[in-house]
Amino acid sequence: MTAQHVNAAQPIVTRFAPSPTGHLHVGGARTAMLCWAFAQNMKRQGFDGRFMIRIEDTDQARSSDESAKGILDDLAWLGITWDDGPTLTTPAGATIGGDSRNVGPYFQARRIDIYNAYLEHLVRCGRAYPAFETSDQLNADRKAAEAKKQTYKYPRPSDVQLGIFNEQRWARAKSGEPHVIRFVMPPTGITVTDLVLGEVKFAAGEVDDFVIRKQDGFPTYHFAVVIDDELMGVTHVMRAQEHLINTPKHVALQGALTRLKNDRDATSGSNGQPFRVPQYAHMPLIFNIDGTKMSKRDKAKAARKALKDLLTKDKTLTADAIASDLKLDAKLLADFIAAENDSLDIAQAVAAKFNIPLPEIEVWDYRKSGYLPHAITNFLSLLGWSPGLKDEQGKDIEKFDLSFLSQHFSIDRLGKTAAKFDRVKLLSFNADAIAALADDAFDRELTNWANQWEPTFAQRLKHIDGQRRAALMRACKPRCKTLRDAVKVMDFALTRDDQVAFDPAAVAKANLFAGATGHTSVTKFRAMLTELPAAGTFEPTSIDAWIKSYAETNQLKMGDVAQPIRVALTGTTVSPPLGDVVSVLGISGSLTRLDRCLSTCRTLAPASA
RNA sequence: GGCCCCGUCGUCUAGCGGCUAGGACGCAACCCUUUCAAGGUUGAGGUGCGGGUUCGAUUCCCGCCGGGGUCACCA
Repeated sequence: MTAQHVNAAQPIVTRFAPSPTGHLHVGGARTAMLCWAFAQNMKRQGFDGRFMIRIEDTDQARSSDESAKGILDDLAWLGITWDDGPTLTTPAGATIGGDSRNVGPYFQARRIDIYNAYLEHLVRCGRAYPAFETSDQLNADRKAAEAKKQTYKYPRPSDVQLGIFNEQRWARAKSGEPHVIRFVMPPTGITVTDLVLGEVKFAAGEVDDFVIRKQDGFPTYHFAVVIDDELMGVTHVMRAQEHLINTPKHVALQGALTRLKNDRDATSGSNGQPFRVPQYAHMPLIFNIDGTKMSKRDKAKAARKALKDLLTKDKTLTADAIASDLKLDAKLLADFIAAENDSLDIAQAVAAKFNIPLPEIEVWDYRKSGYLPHAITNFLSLLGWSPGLKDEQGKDIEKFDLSFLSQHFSIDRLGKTAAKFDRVKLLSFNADAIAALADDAFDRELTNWANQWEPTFAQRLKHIDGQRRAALMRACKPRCKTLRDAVKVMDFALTRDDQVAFDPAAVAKANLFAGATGHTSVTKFRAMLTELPAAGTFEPTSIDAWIKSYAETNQLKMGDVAQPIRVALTGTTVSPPLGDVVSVLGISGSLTRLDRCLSTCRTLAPASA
């Protein structure tokens, strides 16, 4: 971003304007993050850069306060804060947001009188008019056009003319006749200047007279956006490329609008100051790895597929039985299976019941799966943007934090091509982020995560403390690509010493029956442990060294010694190195496990091999 | 279908007329190794096609093809 795009005297304002109809989508997170990065970068350059959030809740049916709160919360979790917008108090007690520029409120539903004032002004200037067709009529017309393979465009009524106030229509509207308000699209072509895509031209007549106020009295997105961006001083509109096609509408609106002396009163009249056209930057879209659009419906698809497989495989299951079991409406579930609906609630209920993994689409999903915010923001910032910098070895720099992003972000380096969301690479980033954590930081992250998402695991983890806990973190951290991985990786340590379940296949493989090599190894190992000083004062490496020397002296393969011990200690053939395992379990815990294994496995038959 | 955007390894990308087209994830092989991870080394893998412009095109122009977005009283 160069200085030519900005005016040093005015604040430079970007905004993220989510509609609160669900969780924060990863695509939305990226948009918000890059808007934030731009504003931050401006600050670093000495400008008054500001990142603003506005909640676009003009869809009365779908919006909810919980969604708005959830989106704000996800943003804060990612480490993205806003200068202007709804306030949020973080778990740490900090307050984000506020209205220091005095341009709020930041919920559009609370700005209706403003929209109405500008709407009325536009109508009086002959730039907008009430229209009385019903949705049904319009839909029928659209269908008819489609049947004739024609593109439908709303035909401007013959009594409507640009610049002429239509008193008859206004009177009908005033008398209470249901209507929408449409904008009189000017007869000129429109060129959108985009900081990413360059000049994009739209010919005259391409855009029809679109609706700016719905029948319910709420403004449409197009209208509210233009009014708010002007009144809130937004200078840089950065959004996803799917909005590019909307931009000529916004530009046309900006061309027709001037500021009112009083924003809430049409009769105050215009002060003659035209609306600004902000700088636009349309960012590339984000897709699934298969090229389909990333959408919440992917969850329904995944659940449906798994459920169908289940039903064909297990004939004792029926859809109706499942429905009553899950307290779902049988008809709705049947529709769901038949792909007649994509209910997220049903998908989640079914997934929870049958342990079906649902694709992660929203930031919330990734939180739940045990991703670190740092890994997500790092990965996301590489989708459609790159710093274009090399490290000392001449390799591309691609591991960085939000601070680096804000330092190096520029719109110039935004790409034009859509990016596919590669979950495998994200996972790799997350594994690296976890690996980079100090052991005690890992402990904190894991504990916080577990408290929120896996209370049972959190409860079990609580019983381990002190040196044993430190050993557990040290041993398991490199084996976790997500925090959730710890649930499995740490399982061996969280089971009571007298309740270890010895996996029969592992036992057989380890030759643990009396007289076999494994049994002997474990017995000797036990004897060695009893000679060790008090718990916690031994070096894990000394345990490993003993195993090695024992194997050498007895001319055994390491696997013949270590695996039986591993099974005896953990019940399975997979665990961290045995020195670490003993550190975690402690001497007495280890002895309990070894004894129990020795006695329960001695009578087992050898493997049938 | 109309309009609009896009086109470098499988994926994310570097490149802004001259490079053996670089990196990362993934993949393969090898090394390390008591299991599982991790780590190390090496390797395979790309400029969609056709025309121009130019001494020279990944890069500039045109066409084609391919992909995508959008065509709501959703945002």
